[in-house]
Amino acid sequence: MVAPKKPGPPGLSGASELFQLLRDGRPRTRAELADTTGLARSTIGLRLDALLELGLIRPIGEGASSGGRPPSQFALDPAARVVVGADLGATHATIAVADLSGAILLTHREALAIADGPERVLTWVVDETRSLLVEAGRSSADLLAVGVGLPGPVEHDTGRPVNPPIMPGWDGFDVPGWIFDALGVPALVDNDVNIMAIGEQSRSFPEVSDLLFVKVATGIGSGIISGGLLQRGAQGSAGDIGHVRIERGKGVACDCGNFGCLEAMASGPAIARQLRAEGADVETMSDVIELVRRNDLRAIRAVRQAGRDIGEVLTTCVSLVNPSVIVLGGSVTRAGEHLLAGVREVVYQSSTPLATEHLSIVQSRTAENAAVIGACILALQYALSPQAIERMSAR
Amino acid sequence: MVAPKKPGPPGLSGASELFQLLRDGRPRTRAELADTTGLARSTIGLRLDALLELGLIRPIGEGASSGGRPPSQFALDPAARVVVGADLGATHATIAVADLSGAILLTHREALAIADGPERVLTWVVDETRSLLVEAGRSSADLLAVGVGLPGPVEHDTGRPVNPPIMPGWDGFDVPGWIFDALGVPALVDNDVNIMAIGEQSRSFPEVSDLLFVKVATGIGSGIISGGLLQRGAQGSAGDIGHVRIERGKGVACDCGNFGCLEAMASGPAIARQLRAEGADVETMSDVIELVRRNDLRAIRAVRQAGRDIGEVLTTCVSLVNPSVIVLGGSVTRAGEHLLAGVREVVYQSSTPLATEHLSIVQSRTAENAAVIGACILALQYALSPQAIERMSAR
DNA sequence: CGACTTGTGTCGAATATCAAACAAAAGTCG
DNA sequence: CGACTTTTGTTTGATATTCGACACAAGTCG
Repeated sequence: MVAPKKPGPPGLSGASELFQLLRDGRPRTRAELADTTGLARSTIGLRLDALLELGLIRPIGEGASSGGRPPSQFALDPAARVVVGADLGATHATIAVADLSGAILLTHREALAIADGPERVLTWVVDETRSLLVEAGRSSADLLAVGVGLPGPVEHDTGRPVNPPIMPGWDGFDVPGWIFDALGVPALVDNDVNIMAIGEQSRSFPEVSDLLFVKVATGIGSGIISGGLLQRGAQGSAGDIGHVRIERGKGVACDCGNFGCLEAMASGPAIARQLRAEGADVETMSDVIELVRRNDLRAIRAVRQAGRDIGEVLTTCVSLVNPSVIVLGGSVTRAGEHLLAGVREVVYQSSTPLATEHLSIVQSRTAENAAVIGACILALQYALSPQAIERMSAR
Repeated sequence: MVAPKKPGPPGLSGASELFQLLRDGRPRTRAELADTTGLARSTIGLRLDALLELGLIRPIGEGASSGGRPPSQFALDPAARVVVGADLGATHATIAVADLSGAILLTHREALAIADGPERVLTWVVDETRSLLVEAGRSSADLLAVGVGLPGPVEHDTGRPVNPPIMPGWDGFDVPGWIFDALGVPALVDNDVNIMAIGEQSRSFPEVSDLLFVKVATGIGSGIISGGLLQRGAQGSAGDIGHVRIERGKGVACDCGNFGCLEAMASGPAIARQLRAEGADVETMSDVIELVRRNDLRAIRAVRQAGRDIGEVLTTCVSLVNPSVIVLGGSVTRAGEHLLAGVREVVYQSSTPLATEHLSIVQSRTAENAAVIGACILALQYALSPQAIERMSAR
């Protein structure tokens, strides 16, 4: 069906719908836009004027002529506004300014303990936001929204942490409210693994709509993107695979109070502990990675076994959510391909052919940046939504 | 925010948006509708006229007067049109006519082998549809859409089965195309477990947006509703938990060619097989259920163990999708509470507190009807979608 | 029983979109 | 080098839709 002559209904609210088409940054001519939207060329002209007025789009030279007058093209102006994304980890925090295309303009990373409590940590976020904006030569009026990733469960709708184990003082804290009071822009808050999933998907797999991101670091968690949407679950704790029991874990105690959790066997600290028990001189995961780099067989074996353990859980995940890509990220993945090899070994062997036929399991390509990128994308998703654009143009 | 004076943008295309509000069947007054949509009362009047014209809604007496003229109320007219839902199992088929509220008007169940191939089975569907319509006193013009559930993986977007193991001749068959040619209405096709999940959610848990439906019968599968949406995954095989390995299954061969699958240990045939091996005189799952009803300890123990096995897998599922309800259905659940008890035992013990705090695990209340109901709901979801209403009113 | 309150239908005004006509730009061809 | 072609960009009147206000209807309350 090519639009059956669209008779009666006038059309859509404002310029927001047109803008959604241009969000991808690809330049388009007016004719193209009229064609895809079904609107009259004249209407397109008016809408484009409104968007140009707002500064959200800009003319991009001319297109190729096909025998007549060459068309002028328009595209999202990435530099029109900015968003800020903050990844607040247990001991370190990263903050970044991104343009409307999601490209990171500036980053800043610093030691900062989440346990210092929301006021101090968020004050740092606000201060850094202000100074990054100055550094980027932007006024605070250019800031559209802030995305925040926290190392614990978050109720995304309200932006409040829910019983976070390692974030004393944060339980139920109104993060968006606090940030709005300080910066005057909305804040979107989510679990750190979820924003990494968003970051990885937007940066490395924009065409993939079913992706599972697994973070293996001090803890183990995952973010699920299914049908193009991040899945959060009833309490926002979807993807929490760290405390699933695995076979090999029998009898091993986990910090959570249970026994045999994946996290107690395959997380960074767990791998280090196991190697220590075997007599290796390792303190942290960094030491383990160092050993692996030096081709220490014992360390390689331990990492690979951790991969198998994770694979055991991922096998069920693959059957359940049927993703087309699994991305492994987190500090432990810096130990080279060994973790990945362990995961693949188990997943490809155990899962059903239908689910694994088109499944690829890869290492995170964005590495440490996945989280901040995801935080920025989260902010952008909100700030460039039809409703938000509508509000901007209604002003 | 209570709608900040909606200044410029005119509004929406047609009456379809108003209709979405009325889909729930609750009667509403014009004032209520104007209030929730933000449209002018006069506009509401016009829209209602259009919907009344189409026959989709009807006036429902008067509301309570609050001191002045009593308002007239309008609600969805469930009897305006009908949909048909068909649940095609391995050996039996059920078909039903439902009104727009999703209430089943007529049902018909018959022995029918899916292995007879698509032409014969779908011919039966079409013939039964026609005769049920006659029996219900409806013309075929009243039929809006058909929903179909099939016992195997289906690519929902195209309605074609994908490598179904027990459906010879169906691979890649264009089910919606065939039905459209015969009946002139669109058909929506999905996996049987998925439609059971939809049916259960719509009938028993309309307020729950994160629900996991687990069918335990000849096979074991699940349907995931997350964020109110059915999750289908990259290839449409999401929820396929039958071939996840469980601990107890070590060494037990499964039909799928692998070892230790959940289905090989906890499905109906598997339970019967295990009891036979212990010397019990059981042939089918029905025999097992009979034994359980007579309080045979061995049978009860077997069923409960199956519950534990399923629970082992569901523990991971709970961590992954964080549902607020798990519903158990399928023939094996007719063995009373024992299966449920086994599932609960394991899930509540192993999962993280955050995920289980608000989790209830219950037995299917719609029993055998979940599937046909789901098929009807699937058809309704399509037939009452804004686009479909738009098309109806554009005619 | 009358004043008041609340809901319903109609009408003109404002707005927005459409379609088509019109003007402009740039390349092609003789 | 100029006329033609092709496509783009803009303007204009027609159409449709929504809004707000007003008049009327149908109850309640004193």
